[in-house]
Amino acid sequence: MTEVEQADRRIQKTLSSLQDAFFELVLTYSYDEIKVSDIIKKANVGRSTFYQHYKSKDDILVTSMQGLLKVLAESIEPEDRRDDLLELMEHFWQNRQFAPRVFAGTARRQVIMALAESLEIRLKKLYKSQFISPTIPTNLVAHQLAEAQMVIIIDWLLGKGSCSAEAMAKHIEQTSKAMCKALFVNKY
Amino acid sequence: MTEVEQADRRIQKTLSSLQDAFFELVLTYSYDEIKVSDIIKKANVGRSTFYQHYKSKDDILVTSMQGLLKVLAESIEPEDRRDDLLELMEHFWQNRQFAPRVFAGTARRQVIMALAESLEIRLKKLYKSQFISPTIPTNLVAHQLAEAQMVIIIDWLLGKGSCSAEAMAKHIEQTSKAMCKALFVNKY
DNA sequence: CGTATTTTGTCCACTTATAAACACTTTTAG
DNA sequence: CTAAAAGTGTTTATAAGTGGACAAAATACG
Repeated sequence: MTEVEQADRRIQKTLSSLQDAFFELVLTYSYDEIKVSDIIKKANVGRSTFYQHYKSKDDILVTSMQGLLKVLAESIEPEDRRDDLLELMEHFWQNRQFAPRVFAGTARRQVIMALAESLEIRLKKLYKSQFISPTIPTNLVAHQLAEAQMVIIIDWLLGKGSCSAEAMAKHIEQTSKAMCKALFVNKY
Repeated sequence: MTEVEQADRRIQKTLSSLQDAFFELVLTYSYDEIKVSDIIKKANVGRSTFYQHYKSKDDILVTSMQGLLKVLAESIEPEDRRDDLLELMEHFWQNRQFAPRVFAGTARRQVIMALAESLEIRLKKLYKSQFISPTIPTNLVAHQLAEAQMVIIIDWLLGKGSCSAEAMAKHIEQTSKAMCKALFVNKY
């Protein structure tokens, strides 16, 4: 019930300018060859304005994917997330044109690390709620999960093996939850 | 050769937002029913921002037409302006859809007064260059000229009589210069 | 290899845009 | 006719965007 703080109109404009510019650039150039200078030039904002909102080029990438990664991270929780996952997979599939440019170079690692971070938070919550202390460090497990989730999605998007978005959603739901349950096997 | 002062990037964005919003509104609504509030809402800028750039709704109208009116005002000068006038008439004709909404209500008067003001400046220069002092007050003559120029253009745009843009350009060139020469008839 | 060039990230003083509050006028409706 | 609503235009303190300068890091290249 927290009052949602409306961002200043200028911030909204600046952020959408930057996001739009970034997406447009990714349509044409690979992530690695895009410079911050290109983004601010296309967005028509000052350099200092960019750094007021993002730490780096990686940051704008990760930030713009955070909504998507959240869905993946939540899939380890006991609740049913099939609908969200299906929607996500369909979105990925529709925008698979981006995949070669986004998941080729350094961006791949950035995205996975961001996902791992998001997963780690949720893992810790799960441990807490189950009154269990982890035997393997949580950050390692989070990274493992993140790689497992992303690698198959990336392979799928790059056309290394074809199946439906439904199948992918179901597979990720099942494997994620299974891996996670295994962590708490002692509990039972 | 004066260094052209580049406006701040924010000003450019704000002005084009406001101009764009204004034009879009004129496409749908008549000038008189458009509120300042509508313009700033569509442009997505704050109220105080609007008034930082324009005195009123009339001001944004007149400002956005000033480039066009300049061509008309200059047509009283001895120099050949046929090309500029032709271009202007073709522009008017292409955008004649605006005419009923722009030249119907109070806007008509605003535009004519702005044109008169522009004409008055040029008239005074002409008097000065000819070493003649006006017998009829310059503002009256300017208003007369403005009405003469605009009324035929408006009638034309509203479809009250049809002819080519070329014919209109030629007619305005001739009549404007003729009226103006008549002011200096004693000189010869 | 090293040096030249590009790009990054940070800083600053300054300008602009902002929301909110306000008195005022015009329009709308009851 | 008159109360309410909508719109205008101004004023404030504050937050955001600006360019320019800069050192440091990354990259290109001879």
